[in-house]
Amino acid sequence: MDQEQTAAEKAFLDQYDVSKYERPSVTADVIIFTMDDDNELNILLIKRGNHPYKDYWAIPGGFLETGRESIDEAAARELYEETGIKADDGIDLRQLITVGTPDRDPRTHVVSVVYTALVPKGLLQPKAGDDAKEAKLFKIRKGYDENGDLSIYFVGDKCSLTMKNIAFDHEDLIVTALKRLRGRLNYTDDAFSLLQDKDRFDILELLRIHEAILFQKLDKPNFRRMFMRDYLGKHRVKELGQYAQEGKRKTTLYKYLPSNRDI
Amino acid sequence: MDQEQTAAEKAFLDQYDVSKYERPSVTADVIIFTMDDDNELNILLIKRGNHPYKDYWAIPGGFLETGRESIDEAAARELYEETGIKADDGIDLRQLITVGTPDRDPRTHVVSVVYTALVPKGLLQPKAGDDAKEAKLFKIRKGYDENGDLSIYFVGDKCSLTMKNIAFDHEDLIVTALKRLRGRLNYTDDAFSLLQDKDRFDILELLRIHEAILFQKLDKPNFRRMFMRDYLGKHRVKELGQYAQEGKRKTTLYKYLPSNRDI
DNA sequence: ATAATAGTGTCTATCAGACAATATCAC
DNA sequence: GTGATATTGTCTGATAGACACTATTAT
Repeated sequence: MDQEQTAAEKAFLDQYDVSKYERPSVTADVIIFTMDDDNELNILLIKRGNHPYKDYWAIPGGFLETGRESIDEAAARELYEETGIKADDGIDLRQLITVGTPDRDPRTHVVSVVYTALVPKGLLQPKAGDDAKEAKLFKIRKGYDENGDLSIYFVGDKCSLTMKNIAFDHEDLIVTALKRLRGRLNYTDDAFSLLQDKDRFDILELLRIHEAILFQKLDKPNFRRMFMRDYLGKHRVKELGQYAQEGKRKTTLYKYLPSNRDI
Repeated sequence: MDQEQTAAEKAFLDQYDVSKYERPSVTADVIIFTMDDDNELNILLIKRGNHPYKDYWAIPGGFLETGRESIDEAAARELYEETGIKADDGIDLRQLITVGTPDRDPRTHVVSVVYTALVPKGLLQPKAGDDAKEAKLFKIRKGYDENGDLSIYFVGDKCSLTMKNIAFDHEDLIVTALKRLRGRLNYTDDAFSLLQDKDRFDILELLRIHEAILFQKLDKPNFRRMFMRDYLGKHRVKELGQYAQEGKRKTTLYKYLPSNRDI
């Protein structure tokens, strides 16, 4: 793979004209999911202050700083700028899809690399009213559209959004992200990334996350057995012993053990 | 979402300076897999005629024609240019990953959107010696590197490649593609895309494809039962009756029924 | 006849889901 | 005690994998 630079190659590179091809703009966009106190799945959206799609809601995103950062770093920077959360310590930031039809942004040809971020419950306090833009958490709810087809909508503190309020093609991207999250649930550790504290949680909290992602109730005894078999039995989590959380009866708490399986 | 263009928005767009941000180059690269007559998994590689990485082998790829095509269309065009195969009729062309570290190409910052293409057995006749470049099919074999770790290598008609002969970061991309292919095997119809004729195949041919992807032998009776349960039982394939293929004893042939499940 | 391959049968261990029953603790 | 929640138990049908066995046909 590594190669020394020959004289011929050096000459070639020196005469190479980087402006030969017209280039598209490239952005990193981040779909940020988290859990709220009602144990519902939430998404962070930004109200656009400028055209195009002024006053529509969009997922956070920004242009790649060409030559200075990778596309993954751009996504991490975008997450940090919008939420103050550093993408290192255990935040799950993962590529979802790249979209690039010429007309998806009226300004110019924009190629967007879209990421999904799973932020632990309680960590996200979106700083509202950043002058030009407004960031807000919305509950994701399942519903039915005018055709009776399954769809989703967003419920915020004082307002409720339908897909008609969403900028660009971000509607499709969010739906894709939700499907992928649901599909990955059974063979990844995604759900753990949404726990308030990965080092101290009980089975019920993990079950609430699964329910929120699947939009359906699950059977507690069966979920417990799955947990024992797939996680405790395979040493993916460690038992911490029984503890009582304030106002609740005591429960067995667990600690998540990160593993370097690749999926 | 659609929106009518207001006067204010029009004014904004007119004064918008598209050259405000420096832009990276964007390429669509395609990892092309197919099956050969030995029922082994093959990959199409191109010998580079120019710097950088002159004389190294690479996956086919090319620059996005900004403003004129989507990134998916660029990938389809690239597949067509290298192989003469149109991406419509049943060729499985799917996004794998997008990479964009600033220094992965010495010329300039290149963001590559990488696709995986599954080409039916027998369709691929790479047109060798296109002056500047040479295209060739390589068998993908499993092996062990100098550290004893699991790795892969490529066996061509007259030459054999190790990962040391591969340009850019294409080594990692190919490994990622193989892992994904393996992971998807049980819950997608990927294997059908590699059949010589999706409308006329027997169970053994499908089994050979699974074996090639997994790099391991499978039990025929168990595979048959899986096929009956998961495909025939769920009407994903249709039974055509028993036929004898030349020199072989007669077998039940099946036809694949495309479905629009999304994964 | 023989060898190869198509196809059937069987056994076991595991697993998902439904649901009953018991245990523990806050109030 | 009462009610809510944690935990254990039981049953059924589906599933994966190992492997023995029979049926058919090219040679």
